[in-house]
Amino acid sequence: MGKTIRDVADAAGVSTATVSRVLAPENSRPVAEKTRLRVTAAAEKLGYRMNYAARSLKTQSTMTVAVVFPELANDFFMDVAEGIERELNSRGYTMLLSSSLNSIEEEKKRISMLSDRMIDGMVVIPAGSRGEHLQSLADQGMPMVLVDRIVEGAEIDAVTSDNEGGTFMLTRALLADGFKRIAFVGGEITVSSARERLSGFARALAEAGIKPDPSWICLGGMEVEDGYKRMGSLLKKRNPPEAMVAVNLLVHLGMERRLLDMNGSGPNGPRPKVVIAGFDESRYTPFLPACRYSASQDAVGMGRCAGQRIIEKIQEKKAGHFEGEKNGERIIRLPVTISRSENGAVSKAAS
Amino acid sequence: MGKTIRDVADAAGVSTATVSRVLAPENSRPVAEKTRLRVTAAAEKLGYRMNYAARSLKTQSTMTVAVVFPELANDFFMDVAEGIERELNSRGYTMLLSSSLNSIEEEKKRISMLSDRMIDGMVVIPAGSRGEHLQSLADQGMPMVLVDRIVEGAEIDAVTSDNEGGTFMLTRALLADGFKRIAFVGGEITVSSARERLSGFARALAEAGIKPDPSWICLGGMEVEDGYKRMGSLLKKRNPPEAMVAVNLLVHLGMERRLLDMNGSGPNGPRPKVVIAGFDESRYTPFLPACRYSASQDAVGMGRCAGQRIIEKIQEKKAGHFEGEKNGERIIRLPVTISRSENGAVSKAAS
DNA sequence: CTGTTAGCGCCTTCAG
DNA sequence: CTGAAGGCGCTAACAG
Repeated sequence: MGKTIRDVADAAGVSTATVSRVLAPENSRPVAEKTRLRVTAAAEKLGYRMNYAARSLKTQSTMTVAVVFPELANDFFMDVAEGIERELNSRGYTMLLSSSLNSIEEEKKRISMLSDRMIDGMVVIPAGSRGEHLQSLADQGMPMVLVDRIVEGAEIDAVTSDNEGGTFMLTRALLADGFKRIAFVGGEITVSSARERLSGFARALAEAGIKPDPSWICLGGMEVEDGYKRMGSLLKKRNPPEAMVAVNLLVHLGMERRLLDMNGSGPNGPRPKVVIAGFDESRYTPFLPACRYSASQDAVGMGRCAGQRIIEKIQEKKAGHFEGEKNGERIIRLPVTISRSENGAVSKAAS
Repeated sequence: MGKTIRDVADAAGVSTATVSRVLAPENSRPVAEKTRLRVTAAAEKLGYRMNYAARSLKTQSTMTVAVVFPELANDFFMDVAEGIERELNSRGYTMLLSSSLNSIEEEKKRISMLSDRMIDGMVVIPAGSRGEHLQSLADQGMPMVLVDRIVEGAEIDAVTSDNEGGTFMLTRALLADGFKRIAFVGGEITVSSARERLSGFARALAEAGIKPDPSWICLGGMEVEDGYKRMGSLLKKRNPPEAMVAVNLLVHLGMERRLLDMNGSGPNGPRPKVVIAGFDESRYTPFLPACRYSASQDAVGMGRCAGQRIIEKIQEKKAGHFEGEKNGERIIRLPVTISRSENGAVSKAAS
């Protein structure tokens, strides 16, 4: 097996307590400089590596934060993960990443598995719209931060985007371009971000004195195929909309694919004249032919922010500030950037 | 603090050893059915949760596998991660995911941090082309599997794709379409996958009796901007190529963007007539106007495969099969699928 | 089949 | 400033 603190102690001619004190400067008494040097030298020479399992057993802390996302293969989530990881890493924490497979049942399982692993805290993008299971964990003292989606049945700090404002601006941009017949191709009304986006859309129309045709507000799934279907039925209508707001990138993508398929001439050919303003963007946005505006979230920033918050909470907990205060959850909303997408996107504005 | 095995033992009127035996059926002696029931009932009633740090300290195993990728926000990598996670999870393992930020220095740091965490094994997509640091960890007995890229200076099992064959087919498809003037917009020659792809390209040309113009083989960076630049200079040549093979999706994307920018008319306008065959694909591939063929890797499959391999190795190690055998690394290559991308991709063929 | 016992490697009072 | 000693929660011999 590997070297232990005992070996280092012997090699340095000191006690294990002293070694521990130089290796874990956190809550330890001072050590004489020359002793410290002897110890570090001995550790170096022996190639000593700390056994974190043992330390964790003693300190009840693992310096590990679990992250649970609905899926991994998703640009937005991964940018968030990247932000979290960077933040955690810079503070000596490690990230445990797990997918809930878009299932709330699976989310429960993963969360309980992970909390047994003695993680110090948890960051989750909820798979569903309810969060009693999250709340109960938080009540037991698990530091927790939500990202992107806010759930019912839980009062937990969260960091998300200005979904309402972003969609408002998106819609207003279409209105400013003269479009009046605008549809909303939207998501699950149970998902907070989708709900907020719908509400931004409605506010912009209201402000312009337009009452939306109810059949143009298409709620439901938020995957590629949902956008695909919706685009089909919208365009089949007697008097179809001339512009549409897409609730997210997947739906947007599905809509564009439908347009592609509506005439057999491939990405270069002509197609129905519809303009789309979509929430979220990616490197591929400039290639989406119908896309006129897009709203981009600062996903990495959200991740960093969530990383900071979770570390703060972990440290508050260690410091003994019991977190039962419950003065309501604190929701941080990051601004969203709108850009006009005409051959590579230039003009921008923040929400 | 939480309940311990001791509490359960007392509540059930048995010893801690018995409790341990019902909770860790792995290497344990049998327990009478009614005793087992008493124990599980007591554990249930007390809300007992196992302390894994303690178990790990004892068993020297954490049921955790670390995964180190060059970056997280990358479709291909995340599909691989998804595959790994599924496989690990189904066997009771947990995944620790970390990014090396595309830096070999950072990779070294992360790897040594992680190996201190008493992980049972490690899956890595190397950031660089050399793997001495990986080899030395493997030599110390760390089960390890590489994915996607094979490195110099290490003999470690790996799972990757048929890069050579895929690019061969891609190029041959262009040739079959009558193109003769074909360029290769390629990657770092130090990265094994890029090298293999170049070699598949060369073989296809050779087979057709065409000797490639050396100035049409553009090596170097593998990011979006690299493709962008290369497309520019290729088209500026006196007698430019009429078709190109892109080494990966990022380069491909950059090439397409350059085409987009070469005429101010946006994604709908006309553009130079060049056809691209690109390695890798994504949901966005159908929107790339110049894309004629794409090769898709089974990323999730690669992940699953790597997950299986690492678990096997972990178990071999536990079973005492010391892994110094060194009968050369075993490289598993998954086939690649070529598809013709004309308005949504249909025809396919496996390598 | 079950209980007793001795640590796994580290941290942390309590003495010195 | 440093050493000795106990124990975190669990498992794995070894007895019974």
